[in-house]
Amino acid sequence: MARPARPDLAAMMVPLGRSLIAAELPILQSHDLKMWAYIVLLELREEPTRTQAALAQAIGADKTRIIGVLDELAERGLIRRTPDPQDRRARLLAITPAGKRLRDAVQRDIQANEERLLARLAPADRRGFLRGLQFLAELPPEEIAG
Amino acid sequence: MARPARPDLAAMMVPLGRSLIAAELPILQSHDLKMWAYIVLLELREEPTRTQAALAQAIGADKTRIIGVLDELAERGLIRRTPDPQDRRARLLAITPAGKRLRDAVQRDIQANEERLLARLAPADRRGFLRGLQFLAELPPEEIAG
DNA sequence: TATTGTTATACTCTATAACTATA
DNA sequence: TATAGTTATAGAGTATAACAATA
Repeated sequence: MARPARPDLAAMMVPLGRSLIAAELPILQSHDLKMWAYIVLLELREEPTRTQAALAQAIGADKTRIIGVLDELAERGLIRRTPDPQDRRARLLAITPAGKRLRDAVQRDIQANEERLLARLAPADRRGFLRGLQFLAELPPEEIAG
Repeated sequence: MARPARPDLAAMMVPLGRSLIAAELPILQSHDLKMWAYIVLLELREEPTRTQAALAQAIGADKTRIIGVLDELAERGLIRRTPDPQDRRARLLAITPAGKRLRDAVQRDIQANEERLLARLAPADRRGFLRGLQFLAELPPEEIAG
């Protein structure tokens, strides 16, 4: 068989993803935020989440893994975690104004660095890259497995 | 701050990469190949590698991590691992014809599934996506960190 | 009895340190 | 003494199992 026209997608995507994470870490650190904490703040963007288990599932984490993260975020006043009066087993999770400000500041820095990279692509490639990536990233995993 | 126009690149790339790996696993399994073994076979595509440490570095692994992988590949006759006559501390690594056949068969299956996904993109997006991804994946990590 | 959140435990992956053999 | 490879050990991250509170 001749050499394939391109490497496997995962072979390109995984190391690149790792490098992008490495680029995020110093930014997160400068805001004293762990990666999982940032992911939680992003997920709480839209509306309050009803249970911790739902939040964990939404971000692809185990429910036991985010407990410490939520502890620290709540302690710093970046989220509110209140028992649901309707069902006092559950905790209502919501981001606070301070949490929003921090989240947005971090994301601005992260995307500023990413824009620096994307600027090196030809405009048509940049557009296609982002459109393709967004489309594929929104596919459910089982559709990717085939 | 308004909602950003797009998610962070890593936030799209990392889960997508995970899904793509999940899609590879059953294919690898059907050929009785571990992920690291496949990565090694891919890296030995071009020319023999002079040392195990160099191979490990090339694929982003620790040198202690690939020893068992090389053991099994050699035992199955998919690679040759011979002491360098010039420096008998080092091991010359090369893929065998059987290794090439297996590697190519696996890659065919993997890329066939990927083509199924890429086919869902508009032609211009598909082209831009692949060109952008290939360009960014070839950047050295320190250039991505900025 | 079932579910939410929590704590305690075990497992997997990976890196670090110590060892053998060659140089 | 320095290096390639190997083996043994330790660490980080993650998942599994058991538990307390509430329904």
